Amino acid sequence: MKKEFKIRANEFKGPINLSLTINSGQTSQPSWIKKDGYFRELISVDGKPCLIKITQKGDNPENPLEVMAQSINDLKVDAIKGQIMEIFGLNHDLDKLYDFLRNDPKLEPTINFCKGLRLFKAHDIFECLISSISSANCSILRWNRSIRDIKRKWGDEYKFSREPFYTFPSPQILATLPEHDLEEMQRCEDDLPENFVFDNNLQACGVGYRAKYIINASRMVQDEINLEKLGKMKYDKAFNTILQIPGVGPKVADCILLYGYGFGEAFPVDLWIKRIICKLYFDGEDIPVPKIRSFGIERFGEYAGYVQLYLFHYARKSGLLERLKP
DNA sequence: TTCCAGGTAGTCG
DNA sequence: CGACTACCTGGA
Repeated sequence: MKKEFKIRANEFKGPINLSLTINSGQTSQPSWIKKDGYFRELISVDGKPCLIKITQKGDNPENPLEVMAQSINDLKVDAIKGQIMEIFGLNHDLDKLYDFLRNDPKLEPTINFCKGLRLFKAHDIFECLISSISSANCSILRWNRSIRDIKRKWGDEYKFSREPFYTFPSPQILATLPEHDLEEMQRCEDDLPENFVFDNNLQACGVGYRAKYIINASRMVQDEINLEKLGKMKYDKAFNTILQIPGVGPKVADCILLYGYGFGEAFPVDLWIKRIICKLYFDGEDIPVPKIRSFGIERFGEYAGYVQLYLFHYARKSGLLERLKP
């Protein structure tokens, strides 16, 4: 099945800048690969794998999104479109957000730097959980590579043209993986060649000490925490529930709630957001991270997630981030 | 070579 | 509670 369609400006509220949204380094999903002018990713529509190619021509954030979809199943255009609206935050009313930002002199300048930047939602909640855990890592490049490796080694392969795409493996699969080389070796009873390379384990994907977290988190998702139910909880309850998962602290929890479930009131505070908030709102005073989080949640309310996204991108582009380096 | 970043979990008082 | 450090990996 192949479908092509457009999503026009009258179908979303306010501007969208597709490449900015995809490339703004929002955590919880490796960025979509651009090839032949189209961003590509294998997503799931009604539980069925579907390859999406999406582009926005020109640099006007009112321009329509052009979509090509391919699947071995017969999927309805409406279902695919609905999923894309969800992933790219097209249901968010950005004009209303900008009214909110204009009311705060510290936030007003972010608008021009971020026109059309939207929250980019994860397309798979379990993948979001695991990649958020591995994103507690110093380099986006590194955890991106880890997630890619995990998908290639243990996900299901789908080929629509020459290059293959992979789903993210299930909790059942990840829960039983060997943590590192040694464990993989110990599980092998057969005689292996002298120079056999043990790379069928989690640590071989470069996740470091997070391998243990990933395995235990997968076990927990299998038999203790229902990821579906989390999205239906109130934000506070969901936050406290998800904190019980190994490898999930306050920052990672907020990333999952924001990017995985779309809780706009989540305010993930990493080192950089902390520095930015201290500089803008506390005259450079060193405020502990938990205080920054409650400050953000109280002050920015339902827009906290967007404020975090806009502040970070603004700081990066305006040179503020560079000046905040210790 | 050694050092360091990044958030979480663990330990200590 | 707050302050501290170990954890891994790869880049400086």
